[in-house]
Amino acid sequence: MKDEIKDVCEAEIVHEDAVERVRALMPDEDTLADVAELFKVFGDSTRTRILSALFESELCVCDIADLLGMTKSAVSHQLRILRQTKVVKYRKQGKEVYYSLDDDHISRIYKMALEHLLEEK
Amino acid sequence: MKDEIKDVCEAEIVHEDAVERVRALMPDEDTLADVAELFKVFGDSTRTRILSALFESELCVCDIADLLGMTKSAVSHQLRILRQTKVVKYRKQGKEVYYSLDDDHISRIYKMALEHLLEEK
DNA sequence: TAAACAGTTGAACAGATATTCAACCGTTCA
DNA sequence: TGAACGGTTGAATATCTGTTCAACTGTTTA
Repeated sequence: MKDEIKDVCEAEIVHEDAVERVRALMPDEDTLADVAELFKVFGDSTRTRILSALFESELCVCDIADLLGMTKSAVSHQLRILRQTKVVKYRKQGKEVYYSLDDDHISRIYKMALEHLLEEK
Repeated sequence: MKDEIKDVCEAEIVHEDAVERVRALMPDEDTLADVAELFKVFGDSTRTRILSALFESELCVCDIADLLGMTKSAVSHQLRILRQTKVVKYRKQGKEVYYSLDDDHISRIYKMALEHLLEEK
């Protein structure tokens, strides 16, 4: 209260040995930011619903909108995010655009989380 | 423009066969919401940094705050979220509270995402 | 007892984000 | 050609979320 001491703990207080050991083992800031960014893409129920649908079959935007009971616009906005993060790929055929899962790793991470949740009832 | 047609596609337009097949295969709404909720927890770089630290060692709040260069308050708020979602557990010892990873599945999902990112350089 | 410290908490603020709405582009088909 | 349709996009809005700040609890120790 009297001086400018920050609310983080100072060197003499923390368990310096443990902290330094962990600091050396942790992945760098950028990698962890990427991990967070990847998970953020899955961290929205609209997107997970889209992914769970594409997990089963290739679909056009109208199909997905119907399946989710949402507007094409809302779906398209989310598909843009999934496109940008290379989670889905697409092909155009006439007026329609067909979407499907891009990466196999992605499917595995998704399946793993699903199994984890189903396991704990 | 002239009548109240919603922006979702109607039955005759969509690929009804594919849509119905996928609808039957998709997990229910609640499960998918849980999946999204689980991923959302990892979808923040502060929380992934905390997890990557706890992945290596049990630590007290001060340790984590020092490691991340953040205030104890900010860290504590995030730890509350990780506690509520059963991602971390804690034990009290005197004035200090020691946190560690709760679930083994969680570690595996985290590791999997990390490997996925490191693989694609 | 009181001071010091580890940690938590609620309110407030700022930045991020999902959906809506309207306008738009490109393709098909009459 | 132009109407109809699938799909995209930008702006606006409402909601959510992370950090800060200040106040607080509980434990240790002098």
